[in-house]
Amino acid sequence: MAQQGRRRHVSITDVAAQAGVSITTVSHVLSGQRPVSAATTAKVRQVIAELGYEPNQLARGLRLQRTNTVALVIPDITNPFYPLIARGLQNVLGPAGMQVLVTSTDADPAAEDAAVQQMITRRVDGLAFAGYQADHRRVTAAAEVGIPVVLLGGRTARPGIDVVSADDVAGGEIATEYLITRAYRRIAFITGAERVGSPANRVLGYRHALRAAGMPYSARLVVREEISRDGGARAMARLLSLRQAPDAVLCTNDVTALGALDAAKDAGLRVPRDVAVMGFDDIEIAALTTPALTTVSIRPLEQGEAIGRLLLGRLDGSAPRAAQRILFDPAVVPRESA
Amino acid sequence: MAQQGRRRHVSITDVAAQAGVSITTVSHVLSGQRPVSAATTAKVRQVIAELGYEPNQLARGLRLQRTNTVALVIPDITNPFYPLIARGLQNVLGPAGMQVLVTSTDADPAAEDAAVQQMITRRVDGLAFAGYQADHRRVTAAAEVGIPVVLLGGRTARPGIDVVSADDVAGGEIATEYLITRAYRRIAFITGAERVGSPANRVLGYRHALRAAGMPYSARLVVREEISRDGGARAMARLLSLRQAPDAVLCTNDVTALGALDAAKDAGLRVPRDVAVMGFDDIEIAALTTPALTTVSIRPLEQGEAIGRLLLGRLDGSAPRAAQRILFDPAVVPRESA
DNA sequence: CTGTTAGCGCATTCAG
DNA sequence: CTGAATGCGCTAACAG
Repeated sequence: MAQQGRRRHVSITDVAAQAGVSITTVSHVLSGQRPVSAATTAKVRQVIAELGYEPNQLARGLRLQRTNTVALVIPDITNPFYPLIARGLQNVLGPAGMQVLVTSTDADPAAEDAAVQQMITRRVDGLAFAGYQADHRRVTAAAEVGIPVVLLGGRTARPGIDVVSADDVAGGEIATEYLITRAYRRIAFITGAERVGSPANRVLGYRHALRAAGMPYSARLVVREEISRDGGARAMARLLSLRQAPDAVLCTNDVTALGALDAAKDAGLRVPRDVAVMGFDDIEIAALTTPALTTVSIRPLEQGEAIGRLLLGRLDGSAPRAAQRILFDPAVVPRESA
Repeated sequence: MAQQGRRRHVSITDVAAQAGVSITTVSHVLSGQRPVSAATTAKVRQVIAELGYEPNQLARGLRLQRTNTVALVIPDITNPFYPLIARGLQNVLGPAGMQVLVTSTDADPAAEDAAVQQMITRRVDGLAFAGYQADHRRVTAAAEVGIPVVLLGGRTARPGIDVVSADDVAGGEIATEYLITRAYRRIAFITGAERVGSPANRVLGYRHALRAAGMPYSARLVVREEISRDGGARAMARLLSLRQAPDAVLCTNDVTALGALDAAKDAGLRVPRDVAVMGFDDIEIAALTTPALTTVSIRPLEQGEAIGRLLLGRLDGSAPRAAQRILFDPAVVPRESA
């Protein structure tokens, strides 16, 4: 009955006793931090194998003040954008012996707060945080206590905190310009409730582009909703019921755009003939919808890798003092929906 | 410069000193394990707030022999099936104060091995493992050392190890029966390389259904490939080049089916008129392809939650001694591709 | 080349 | 109602 095997974890003391040496010696054959004779090394290794000894990282962490763990706090692991971030992170952290602790917060401020606190409590070596709220006291607290933090998404830089993001303002601009070029004249934007972060910056780019094109900006064409497929559908429904409905709708991300597509379909409208829909992120699913979703690519896997590199740089001290801000150039991916 | 703020984490000792009490007392106001006078309680709480004290979970874990962490070892977080598992897990574990450590292994045996070892080393309280290989020595090792393990996917039960899975044999059967009902007569199967686990069981169900229908089974119609979109495309290409090509293709999962769809398109074939394609898992994307993918639903979110409940049950000792095996009934989701 | 010891931060037994 | 002391498992001075 393996499950009952309370056969206690074997400790370094057990190994030392069995091998007839001190725990120091065992520690050193493991770490190579100081020379150990071939004979003892062999003996110790043999005992380790026999006993199936696995060093306790908790103890090691307590002693070394380092957990080899990085936290990834995101809105929703179920949004295909984030698994790519997670994968990119692991791709660079894994080879360095680090692991990733993931938490989904549904962008709920209280949940974000709790998650970050949990992570501090666990003494993670680094924190990657993607949130949509303006004020991150807990995140600041993490940074202040010496945990390297990198913010994911285009919020304004904070002193001493690195940021990895798509260039959201530019993204909003090129997306809008693309639509303008395609002769759309009444362009709406579906975004999140918060006035900061990636969604807000994308809206900013959208406004820039409108202004540059000499087109009017109308606040009622910017609808703020929960960032999810359902939220996108609700927002779209609202836009379609406007007396002056838009002829094109830009969505803060692809998941939201999916919902917009749902709503257009429900309303019996054809995309893009009746309304154009455009997303953001270029998740895999975007290429497979009907019509295929025109969107903006922001290379999430590479963003995840960049986060990992930033964190490693902070940890080994090889990074410059100043906060870094890595922006990924967005690119329109023209498909069928706009 | 927050990032530089090496302002050491404050410890229970700091709090005790500042509050003019012993660490024992601080510990007890936090745990409520024994009565503390209202006055001291207030004082201690105040100091905790002032100093921003966060108990160190590493130390607590070392002392308590419990980390409140569960490992999730999966092939690929980028496959939309697994984020749902992860989410389900977190849904039940989160309220219990536990966190999830995720690792993608690409189904590589060496990586799986390393991941599980890492997890043992970190003294996770539980391990959820989804792998495609037959032999999991390291997983067995984890169970033997007292870590509750639950296997995800339909491999044969092991003594004392819980399993959560879709009923893969049944799934293979109903999928095949569905195709037979729709008058397909030459049904192929694209699966993974390993001869165990979910993919193998699905093939088993497929064979059962063929036999029950009095239809011949042909080994050359079962192609083993890497389980990925590209792998699915390669396998499909191979099947289509057969002198006697199949009129329907069952894929071990939706991601693979996506690849099969790609290959059919490349070959200029129409689905389902020229070849039918059917997947497994019912990931979100399946409803959005053109043609929409007919597939088998296996409720991943609920599977993740079941895993969480199983693990919690083992941890609080409320679970029965015997290994449990929770099977989720699969259901065909008819759409357009078959 | 090897061993003794202190201490990382905390929960808990034992003793007031 | 409160404290002192021990040990969880490990690394790194310090001392041969």
